[in-house]
Amino acid sequence: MAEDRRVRRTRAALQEALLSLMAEKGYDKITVQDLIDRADVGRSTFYLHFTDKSDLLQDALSQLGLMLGTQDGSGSPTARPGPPAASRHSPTTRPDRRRPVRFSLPMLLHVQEQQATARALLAPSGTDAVRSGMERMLTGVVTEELQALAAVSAPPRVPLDLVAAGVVATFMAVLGWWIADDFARPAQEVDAAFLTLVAPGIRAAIPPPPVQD
Amino acid sequence: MAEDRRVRRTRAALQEALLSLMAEKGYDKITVQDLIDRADVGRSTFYLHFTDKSDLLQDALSQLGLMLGTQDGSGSPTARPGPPAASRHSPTTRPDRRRPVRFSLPMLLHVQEQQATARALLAPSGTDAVRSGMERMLTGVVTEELQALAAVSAPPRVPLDLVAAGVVATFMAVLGWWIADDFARPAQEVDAAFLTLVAPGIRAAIPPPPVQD
DNA sequence: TAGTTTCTGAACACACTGTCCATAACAAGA
DNA sequence: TCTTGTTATGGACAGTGTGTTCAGAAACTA
Repeated sequence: MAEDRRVRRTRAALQEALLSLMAEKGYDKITVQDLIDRADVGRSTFYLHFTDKSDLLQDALSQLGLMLGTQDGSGSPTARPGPPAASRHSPTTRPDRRRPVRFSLPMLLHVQEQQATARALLAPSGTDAVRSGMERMLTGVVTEELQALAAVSAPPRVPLDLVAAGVVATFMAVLGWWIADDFARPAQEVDAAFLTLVAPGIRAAIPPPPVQD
Repeated sequence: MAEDRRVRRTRAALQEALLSLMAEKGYDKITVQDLIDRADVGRSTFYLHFTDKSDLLQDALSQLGLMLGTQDGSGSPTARPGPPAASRHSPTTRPDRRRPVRFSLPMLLHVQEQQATARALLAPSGTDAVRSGMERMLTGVVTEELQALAAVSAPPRVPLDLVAAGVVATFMAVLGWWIADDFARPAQEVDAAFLTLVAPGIRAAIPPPPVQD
């Protein structure tokens, strides 16, 4: 069942080359030549495994569990390093106005665990593909949470998808700020700041039901 | 004082080619060959005026008044179409807790005036350069407003630059949502939604002074 | 060991970039 | 109108990167 060891080694070498090069020069400036030099594999070998530079990126991302519901789940059937817990929650927990979204702290902790990788992927030198993949994933999670909240609230004053977009955008901004700050503050403090910024707006956009027992 | 007419025509043709091609295929996929074909100028002519594809983009942006405080003001000494009024305001107006930021509506109106261009530049097919240029500009404006507010408030519970980053990110998200929605709703409504999302968070992050006459 | 799969290196056609230069087209003043 | 300086032109050029192909070497599986 285990794949050929050569295959595993080649793919791993290329993925590691990608990450280390991203940390050094940024995704855009990496060439296939750079990758195969760093990974020490033949040119044809690269194209035997990946169609593209971006194909390699997709693969690396899915292995890291940073892309989750994004596109088809091709890549990691076993999900090696495990995605953040927030994405697995069932909507069984009752929504709480005090804390209208719950994804943020687990997500921050997960990112913190992978500091080096996160820095390489999400730094300004990183590519759109990463950010937008992560945004898509977060939008799914947040939309779910907001729908649960809206289900027990008065009709939203702002379209739900717009609220979700705003929340996700703010989260990405907070995340970028944290990374740029070298993870200097504890995740809990960053999470609190995020909620301070975002929660009152959510409460205003999705107001409590008018009269309820 | 007027430049050589040939120069003006060449530059205008290239800029128009850039914008129309961006609307069609997205900035990244445009090649210099595409540009000179569309503009019908010689290859060497292009490099006589611009060092680069991105150089042309910078020039086009400054002509459009979309980049404002960004970098040096090289390009439009006369500022043809006029930047949004928000960037010109003196900090003479007293900050108002009810409406902690004022930049949004003028900015939305300005974007709406240039619908076609805005769509080409800010659509997902657009480039990072545009978005990040606009973000930088907005961050300056927002920071100024928040500082004015903080000057008459209790110490902020969240670092001011983080608040600014969050506000700008939300605004960009709202703007993207509006554009994707084909400007279907009036700017005033979009502005109201933006403020609903953002204002309560700002008030929470920058609380009123404890005891004041 | 034999048989299969994967890796390799080199060569190839192709696309895009930026530079260069001799010549042609143009603008503006005498 | 003629002259002078500036700008545009097309084509050729070297340089870099991409993605493909192929025959032989190497590594793996059983």
